[in-house]
Amino acid sequence: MPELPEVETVRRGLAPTLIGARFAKVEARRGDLRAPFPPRFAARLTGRRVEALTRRAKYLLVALDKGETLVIHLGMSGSFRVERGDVLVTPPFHHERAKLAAHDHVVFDLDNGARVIFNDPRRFGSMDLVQSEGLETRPPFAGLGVEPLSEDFDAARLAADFAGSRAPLKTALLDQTRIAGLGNIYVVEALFRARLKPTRIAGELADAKGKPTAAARALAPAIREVLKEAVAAGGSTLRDHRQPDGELGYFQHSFAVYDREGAACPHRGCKGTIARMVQGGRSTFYCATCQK
DNA sequence: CCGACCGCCTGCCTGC
DNA sequence: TGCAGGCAGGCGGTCG
Repeated sequence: MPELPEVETVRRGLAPTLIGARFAKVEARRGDLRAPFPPRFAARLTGRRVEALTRRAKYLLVALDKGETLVIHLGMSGSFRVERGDVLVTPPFHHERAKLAAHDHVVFDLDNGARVIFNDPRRFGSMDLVQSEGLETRPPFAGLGVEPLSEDFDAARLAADFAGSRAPLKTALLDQTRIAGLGNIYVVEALFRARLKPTRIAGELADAKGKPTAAARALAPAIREVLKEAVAAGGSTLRDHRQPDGELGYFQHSFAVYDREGAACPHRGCKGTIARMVQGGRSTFYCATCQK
């Protein structure tokens, strides 16, 4: 499920199948997801070869020959699975295959014999086919914030980006124009690790001169660590399932506070209990005792 | 400009 | 057992 680590996991899982392959046949089983597919979507993809598969924020970028890029967003419930010949490669948690297939919206048949299927029950995902050139200067990429796992991201950058903001930290961290790729879960987890209250004012990460405060110096590495560990966990799950019954787009990961209302705070020595509150309509989990 | 809120969809879990 | 209601990892548009 798709925040940065999950999208990265999907990217790594699909790369060996997709890169270098050609779309022999593409079938869009409906005209839209969250937004309509572009005109002649399937026809324009047919015959194209995949040159690269990258990620920006929560978007997958499938670079094709002839200068176009397939831009994919998984939304809330989008996932991919791969089938090869007679062997079904199906996530183990999907027991009812017929039910699952009801939401198979786009099917890519590759010239290497693999079939890549995009499934998205809620249809909050999106697919677009755009010119590769200048991609980053156009929506939705123009204005996206820093990649938190890149070298450009550190406490100084975080402080500079948040300076002057009156928004709560939780809200600011979800803003993709500031930091790209965080979603509700990893924001909540990173704030817990940094022992920062989600309601703290984002601007407090910078001092009067715009330099990082202690809070910024705690939060920046916490964000990176949470994401790195999640990517590593996704990767290991994929390794376990490299063979025919592999899975893509899902991995098991345990969270310290997300969805753990009422549990004991896992911070050593803290006697607190995990609480839940709503910020901007979304659940925030935190320890009121040790997050300040 | 900024931040809060709403809608988009379906599935699943809870409580009555 | 059925059903209503609440909730879910996303984003973009509108409104104040």
